[in-house]
Amino acid sequence: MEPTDVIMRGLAQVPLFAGLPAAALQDVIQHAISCRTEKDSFIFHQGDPAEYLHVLAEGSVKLFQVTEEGQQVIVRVAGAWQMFGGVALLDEDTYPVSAQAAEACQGLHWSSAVLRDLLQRYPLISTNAMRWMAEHVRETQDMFRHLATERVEQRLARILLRLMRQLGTPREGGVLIDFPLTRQDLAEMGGTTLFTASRILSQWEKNGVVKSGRERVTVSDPVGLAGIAEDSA
Amino acid sequence: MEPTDVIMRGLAQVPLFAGLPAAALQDVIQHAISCRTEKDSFIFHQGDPAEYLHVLAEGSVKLFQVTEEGQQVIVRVAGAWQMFGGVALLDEDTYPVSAQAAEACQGLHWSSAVLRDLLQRYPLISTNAMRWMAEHVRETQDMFRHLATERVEQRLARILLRLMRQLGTPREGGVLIDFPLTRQDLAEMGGTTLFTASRILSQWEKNGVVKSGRERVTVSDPVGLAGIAEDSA
DNA sequence: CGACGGGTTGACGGTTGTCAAACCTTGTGG
DNA sequence: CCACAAGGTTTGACAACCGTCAACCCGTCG
Repeated sequence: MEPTDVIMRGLAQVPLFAGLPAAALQDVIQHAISCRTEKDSFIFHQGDPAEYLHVLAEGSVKLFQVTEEGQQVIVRVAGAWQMFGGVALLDEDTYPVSAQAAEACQGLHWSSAVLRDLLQRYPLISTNAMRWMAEHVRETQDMFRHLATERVEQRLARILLRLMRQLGTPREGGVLIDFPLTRQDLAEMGGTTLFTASRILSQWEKNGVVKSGRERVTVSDPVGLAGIAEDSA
Repeated sequence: MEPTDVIMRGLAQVPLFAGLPAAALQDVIQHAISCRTEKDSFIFHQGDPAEYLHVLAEGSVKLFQVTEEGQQVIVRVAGAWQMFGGVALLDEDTYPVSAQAAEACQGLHWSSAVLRDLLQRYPLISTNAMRWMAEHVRETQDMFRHLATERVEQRLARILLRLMRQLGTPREGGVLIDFPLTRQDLAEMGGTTLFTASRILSQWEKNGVVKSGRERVTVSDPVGLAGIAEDSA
């Protein structure tokens, strides 16, 4: 299988390019820039002019904001064939978050200028972009609602369930979240602290809901975890 | 001044129609449906098929989600010449929030079908829509970050400052937030309870930062309030 | 008048943040 | 191959923030 073929299959899964005919996808690929990023280095910083839209072929990325006091808040995680930096579709805008490679990454990106051209030639991309952004608003609002109304344990349960769906790979005895996920990361996604996150994971481990080690979490009992997420008691 | 004239001036302020030539605006107005809504009645419900995009000419609207337990979370408030229900720009989607008139409203709306036609004829609208959605994502992420990292008092301060900018009208001795705003509403915007919100407003009133009565809040000392919002201590 | 809706205040306790200390794993360099 | 450093993790003690509930006040409206 040609590498271009792999890329085609991948890009076809990207919401922005969904439904494009093969010829158009070829065209899109022609204009892509390929790039590799080492673990822990930054792809872009919050506030930088939004020059490129990114799609990952391999690896994973953390998207976060930083508060005035330097505290991080992880807004999202992107894995293979997921898109980020969508603001680059607009002119003269800046990234609202920072993007840091959580693992070594291989990806594609397109410059703002190229995107403008693609948008003109394939109006479907424009529709797809709106749909993607709308979906994004919805997700962020849901996160806000959960943060506003639920307790830490429920929020962490939801986060693990989401990561499981997004980045999970089946293993004997559960689903591994294949992503370097520290307690600190979980805290920064859930609006809590390292210590509270650690305590909750310990308790879940006792109850057989998850198995967790250094930077890795395996969900042993997804149903049980869903129960915790919904628990109103 | 013709009423159409007022509407033109209003619509020109709506981000979705920004930059359109007068003729195009006329066209947009031609396709609008005018509508009046009584206080407290619903314009649409969360989960309804997104048929119409709305713009207010008068009045104000609360946009909120409801949790499984029936708790409300206010995501946004819209006033004159602000837009909501933007999901109607997409096909076959549903509203992610409910919209309820906080005051008697006069507004315009456009059906999904009409919008699709306008999008085709005026590509600028499509660009504007993306920009609007991107802005929306950014705001929601900021709200999330604040909720995740700040304490109730700071969050409420920020909310009042935002409402002040958005719906404030100068008065002797401060800026009145001209919107029926109960303590419960503030709680639902800030991810806290009626009681905590009430306590904090009482304290602020003692310190001369705000003046508040039944369903109304006046910010007497915006700088002081901004100080509270930023306060890291 | 009485009901109702919004607002205030107090008492209490639980969830969760803060900090200190120690443990364990991993990787590195002598 | 061992020693050490660095970073992730755990646990305990403690306190603060804030949610819960009850009681009451006040103004409005039918």
